[in-house]
Amino acid sequence: MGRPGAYPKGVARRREILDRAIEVFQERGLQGTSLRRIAEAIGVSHAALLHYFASREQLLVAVYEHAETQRGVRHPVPPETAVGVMTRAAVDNVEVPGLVELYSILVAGALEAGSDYGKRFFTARFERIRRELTERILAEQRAGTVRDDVPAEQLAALLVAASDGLQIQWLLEPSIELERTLASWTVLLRPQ
Amino acid sequence: MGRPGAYPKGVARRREILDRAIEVFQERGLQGTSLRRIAEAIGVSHAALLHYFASREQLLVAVYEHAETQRGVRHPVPPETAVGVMTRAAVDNVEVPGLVELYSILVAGALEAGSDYGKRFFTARFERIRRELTERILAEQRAGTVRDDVPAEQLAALLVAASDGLQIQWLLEPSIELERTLASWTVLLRPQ
DNA sequence: GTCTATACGAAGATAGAC
DNA sequence: GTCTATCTTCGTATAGAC
Repeated sequence: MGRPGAYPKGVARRREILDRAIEVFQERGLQGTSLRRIAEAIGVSHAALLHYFASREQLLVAVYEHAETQRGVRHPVPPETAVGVMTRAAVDNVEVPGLVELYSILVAGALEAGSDYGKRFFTARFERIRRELTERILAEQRAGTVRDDVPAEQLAALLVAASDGLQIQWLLEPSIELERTLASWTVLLRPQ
Repeated sequence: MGRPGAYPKGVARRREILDRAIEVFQERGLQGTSLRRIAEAIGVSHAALLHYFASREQLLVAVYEHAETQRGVRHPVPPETAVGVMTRAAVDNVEVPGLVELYSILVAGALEAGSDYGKRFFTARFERIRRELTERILAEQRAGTVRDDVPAEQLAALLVAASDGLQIQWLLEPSIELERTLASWTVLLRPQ
């Protein structure tokens, strides 16, 4: 099908675009990360980028994925409680400059009509994260360390939602104590 | 200071701009709501809009405020629990087409450097909502209907965050049952 | 105070040549 | 695979009429 990425040179180019895009993004912010600026940093025309990414949105999603993957490599997830996993991820997120902004913009864009790619990506991402968290919570409920009078699926959705929402609140008002507030979930989930 | 809105015509114009903007927004989505399209719907030049709103962002924030105020008029908030207030607001939100998209885009934009107006607006808004919710929770804690082993301020922040985050998840995956999931907070907040 | 006309610069996207 | 050239649209700014 001739999709870029299947051949060595295409793979390298694609990676270079992402690397440069991340640099531009961290130097000039999201609004300064236009196709033209990224292309300029590489030394090609902006139209060339669209050979590897169908749109700016897809490129930015790839940037987000790339940044997230790299972080996952640095901090492999040890066996931990659901609350611990979520809290750690949230704290890690807000420590990467611009990451929450990027995530928020992309998610918001995914809600809009016409954003097929972003919608698919984040729908799948939310589903995966909720599923993983649900598994952890189920195990903890069976072990008796988490209350079981609320379905694990609902707790998972609430944990993800609270984490996303609180990162935003924290960016606007750092006095809210992100980590401590999320850690309160441990108390809320204590068995009856 | 010559701020528009002090004279009858200006007040009416300002309101008309907001009304038309909402219409355009609901018909064509957020991306289709450019200054030029709104102006076209009214029959003025797009530069005229900037006489009443300093930027597109400020206009959209005003649109959001307007929509939110109108909804508040239709559904006055009766004395209710914190969880009830939050759940009702969330359900109301997702029922207005495009409202969560608009809110999400504006909040995400407020996180970006250079967004002074949006940053101020949403910082103040979050603070106000957290404060009102904290008051409600404190009263319920004193009444013994809500657990008091987690500070009311933290519970308020978590409720707001979970509500915001879950509205987004619901838009992407309506099977998660927004209302029922948020209602689970009642169980989580039950006194020990 | 209200508004039109106009211009600027930047953006995403596309077409077609090489 | 990459380019140049171009299209269209956008937000914003300014000058000036009424």
